[in-house]
Amino acid sequence: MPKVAKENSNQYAILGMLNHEPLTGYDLKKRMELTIGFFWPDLSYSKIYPTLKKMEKDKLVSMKEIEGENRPNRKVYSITKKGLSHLKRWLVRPLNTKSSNNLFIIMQELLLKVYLGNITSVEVTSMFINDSKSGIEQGNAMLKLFEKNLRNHLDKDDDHYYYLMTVLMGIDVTEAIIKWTSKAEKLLKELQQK
Amino acid sequence: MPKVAKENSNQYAILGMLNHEPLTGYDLKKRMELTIGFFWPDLSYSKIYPTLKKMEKDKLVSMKEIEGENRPNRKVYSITKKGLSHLKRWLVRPLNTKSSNNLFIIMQELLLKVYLGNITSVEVTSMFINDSKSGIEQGNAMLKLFEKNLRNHLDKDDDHYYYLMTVLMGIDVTEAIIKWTSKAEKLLKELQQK
DNA sequence: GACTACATGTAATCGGTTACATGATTGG
DNA sequence: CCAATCATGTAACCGATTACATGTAGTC
Repeated sequence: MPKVAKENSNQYAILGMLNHEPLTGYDLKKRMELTIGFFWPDLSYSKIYPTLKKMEKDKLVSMKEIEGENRPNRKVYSITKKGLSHLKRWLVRPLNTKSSNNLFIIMQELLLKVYLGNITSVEVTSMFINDSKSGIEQGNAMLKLFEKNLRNHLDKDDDHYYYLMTVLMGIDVTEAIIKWTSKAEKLLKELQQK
Repeated sequence: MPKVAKENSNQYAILGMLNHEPLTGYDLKKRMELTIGFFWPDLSYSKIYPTLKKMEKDKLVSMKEIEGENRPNRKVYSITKKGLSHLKRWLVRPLNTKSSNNLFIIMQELLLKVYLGNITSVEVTSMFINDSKSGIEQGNAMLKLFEKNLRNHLDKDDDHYYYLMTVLMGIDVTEAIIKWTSKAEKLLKELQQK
């Protein structure tokens, strides 16, 4: 299946990581798995190395080679000014929410933008969280309609038991996300008053 | 980004839909969006039509053409015996959980297998739910460790506020899923006693 | 008159996986 | 001694998007 809210979004994830600190392709992968791996799909080495090369060509990152004895040279990548402004432009762009109502894909993009929120501002992050909240609330309402219909026809077809299970998961997850938005808002206010 | 628990999983989603009723490519897309679209990424027409053609060549589906006046013929696809056994083999295969600890990708595959659970059995579905539950519980425990660490260092770096927000989302969502597993188990028991 | 829904598809391109290739160091 | 970790990469292939192509029927 399609994995991620497409369009080079992995490049933005990479730029976000490099904005925190310069890394080799190898370390980049490990770092991404550890920090955003629970919501962002892993990149393979065979994707990461060519991508970094391409990004270097596009001047989004710069590379410094460190000699290694008896092992391949470590190639340490840093974000460039151009790379940072490229990243910032993406970070403030509205979520790609109209193209699909897929919960998980929307969450992936939202969470990456939240993760990198300090690059933009409290205001921008807050706006994203609120926008997503209303989208998620709409999804929740629709799922509850499905639930009602399915419960009214449980006896007619065993399939409906299984459909209902997936719908219940959707309802529970959307409600968890709606509750989370309040927590996130609270943290943002705390940060603002620091 | 990568979207789905790969390896032709869209073929299984298609077979699952066609097992319920024969459909044209056009209707298949609509149906998938409506029923599994909230967790399963949408397929484009430019992917669906060639895929159906390939699946027909592989004898997983069969096609019947219905004449249309003043518009393209409707090509109605049905699942074949071979297609059904192909689907069943996949449905009982363990979740691809070791390759990554990505919450959303694991959920996609689990939900599709639950959605199509009536094709296998209550027992198989119950097993999948339980397996995922323990995986999700482990993820939840790890995220709680992250939370603790981040809260201890909130003052040191504003980034940590943003990281914490994503971790809190992970905790809330995993807990919602864990609670859901009990509801799902209850529904499965209800179905078993019918 | 403009837009949406119906209904099919192809070509070029981009995104991502799998398998392959190499070889040293560290920990059990 | 074996496995895992460090560290880079390429080639072939499969999966998916974007843009293009065509045309009718119904609704606002």
